[in-house]
Amino acid sequence: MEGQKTTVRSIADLARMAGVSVSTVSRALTGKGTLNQSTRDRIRALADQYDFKLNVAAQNLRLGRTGAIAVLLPLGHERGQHLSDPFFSAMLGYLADMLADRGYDLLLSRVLPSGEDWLENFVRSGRTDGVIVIGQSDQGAVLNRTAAGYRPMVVWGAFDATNAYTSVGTDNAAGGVLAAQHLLSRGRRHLVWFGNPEAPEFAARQAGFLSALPDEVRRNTSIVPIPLTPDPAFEAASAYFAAGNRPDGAFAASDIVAMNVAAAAAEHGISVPRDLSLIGFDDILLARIATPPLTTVRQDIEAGARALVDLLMRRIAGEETQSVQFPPTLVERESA
Amino acid sequence: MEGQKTTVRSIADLARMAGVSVSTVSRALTGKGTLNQSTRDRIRALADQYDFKLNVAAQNLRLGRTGAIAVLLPLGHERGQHLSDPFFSAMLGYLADMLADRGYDLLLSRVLPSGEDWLENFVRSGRTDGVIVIGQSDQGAVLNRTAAGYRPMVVWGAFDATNAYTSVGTDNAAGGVLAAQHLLSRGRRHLVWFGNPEAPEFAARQAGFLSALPDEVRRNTSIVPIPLTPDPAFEAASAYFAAGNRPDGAFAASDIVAMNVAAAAAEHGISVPRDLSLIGFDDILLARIATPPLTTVRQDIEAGARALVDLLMRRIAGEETQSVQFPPTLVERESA
DNA sequence: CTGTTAGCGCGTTCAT
DNA sequence: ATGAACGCGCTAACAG
Repeated sequence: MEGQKTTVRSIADLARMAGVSVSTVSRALTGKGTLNQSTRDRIRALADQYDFKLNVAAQNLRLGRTGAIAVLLPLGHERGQHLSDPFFSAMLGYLADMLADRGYDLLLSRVLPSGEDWLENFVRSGRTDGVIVIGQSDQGAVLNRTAAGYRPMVVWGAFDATNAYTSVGTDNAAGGVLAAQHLLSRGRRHLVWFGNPEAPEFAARQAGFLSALPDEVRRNTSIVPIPLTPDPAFEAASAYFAAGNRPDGAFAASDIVAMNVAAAAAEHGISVPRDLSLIGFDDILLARIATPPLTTVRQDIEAGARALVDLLMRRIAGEETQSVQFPPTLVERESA
Repeated sequence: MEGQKTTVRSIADLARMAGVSVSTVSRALTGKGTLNQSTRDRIRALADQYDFKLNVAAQNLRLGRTGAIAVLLPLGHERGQHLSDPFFSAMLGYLADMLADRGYDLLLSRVLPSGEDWLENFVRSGRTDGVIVIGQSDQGAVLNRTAAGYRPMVVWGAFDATNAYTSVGTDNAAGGVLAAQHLLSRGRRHLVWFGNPEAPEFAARQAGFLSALPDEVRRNTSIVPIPLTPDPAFEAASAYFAAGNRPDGAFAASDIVAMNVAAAAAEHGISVPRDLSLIGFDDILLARIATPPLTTVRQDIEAGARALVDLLMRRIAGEETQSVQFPPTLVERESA
């Protein structure tokens, strides 16, 4: 029967019990400074025995940091939008793990960009030691302005040499080229691009796609705007087919857009891939179990997350950093 | 030209500039205590002008709280497992919003349950003011033990009167009954249940399903274990059909499982819903754009998230709370 | 209505 | 190798 009536609330308690000073306990538990090995062991054993953990809030206050990294999801308009895309949740999962490995908490914040300085307000509030912004949305100007005065920030999104901030992302244009080449190699000539070109990532995918098309094909290629929100997305795709359009090849801005297109096509008796070759973008987990399994341009989410965290840590440490871009790959399944 | 050379770092700075004491500034900014209205306005204006925000870490240290709520996702085995299910990301999105509304940060933590006291260790570390556990997984015993000594905890999962903790969840058994009735009404008699019965939520769905079947049908109903991880899930479903099994009605433990089943069926030339009526569970956003659109048992995720947060707040305030259970509804689409 | 003061729990000089 | 003392930024008595 271990008598554990005493509850240890602070290093002062522990110091009293161990018959040493608070600073000795601090040194023992943090591992900093020099200390007699046996003293250190003894104090650590005592801490274990009483299940004592250093108070992170006090530690952070003293060290002038917060111990947290914010992951910001700027939502164009509607709530739930981004997180509803499996791509973002996968990214979030990796970030959570990798930040935890570095000893940081992940603060999840979904922000409705309001006005021009929501980001500046956030970073100035000092609630976190750094910020990872997922997706530029239509907030390029805001990001550039904030980056001018705030170092510990990295952004997931399209590369642009003129950006003032460090970004990590897939070479979206190259992905568009892959999609175009594949559709052409399948003999498709009457093409269509589905997506929302207002997001820079999507715009680059579209530009790459168009650039790889022969002139006569490109002239015949239509651009169909698809909103990012679930219901309107399906309706937009459906309306396109309802209007009698019958392309034979389609490139969608994301796998989710592609699945909306596939569902709308099925509704109009159009068979994928027989009547319509369909290519997505992302290679989310679901792409493989979609019906039919989706041919798609793959982004390496894990590598992206790792780069985001690495670069952020280096910026926090005061280093300069370069934006990086990963090459996408084509994953051939059955939809195209 | 506003000269904003001065940078305000603490209420002491602001107090000096305003010619008042720190406590007056504190009262002005927190809104607590009594204060002359004009003094309050003047200080607030000054704070705005210099973009000053109270230091949350210091505030929390002083108040003996952390200002954060942890959302824990116990992962059976594999990393990425839970977050890969859109059901969980939807839940997470709602929780993030609702906790933010209450002034709490959301600390995301994916934990690999190790040993028997990972939860106790976490709550004792004092890193958060409360814990929301998403899914009981196989950790019922751990939850019960922790609940005995830790109040601010709520759990998303199956209701069980013998649990020591407060849970919020869907009436899974009732959902199973809905699925059974629908399959029977479609004239299906050769049934199968797909899922992982080790999770209590899934077990309840299965039990409800079986309970609503006439004896002669139930005798013919098989249970096919489907792992929670993506690739093995598809392989398990595929192996089932490869073995020559040809049921005419199926109830899947979740929409994601259902989509795996649909993909595996398609691979074996089985048409949904012609040859096989398929019902899922959850009604994730993707259910509507699956091919064919998924008939499914709907859980109200938003209501669930709201209840989790409400109950947690009340437990933090010291109130006693009752577990709640939401009735599911059947959403009829095309797969069954 | 406002100011003074004493900590919240910790890390870190500066002594010894 | 260890201890004493100070302060990170804030809130809450307690005075006045």
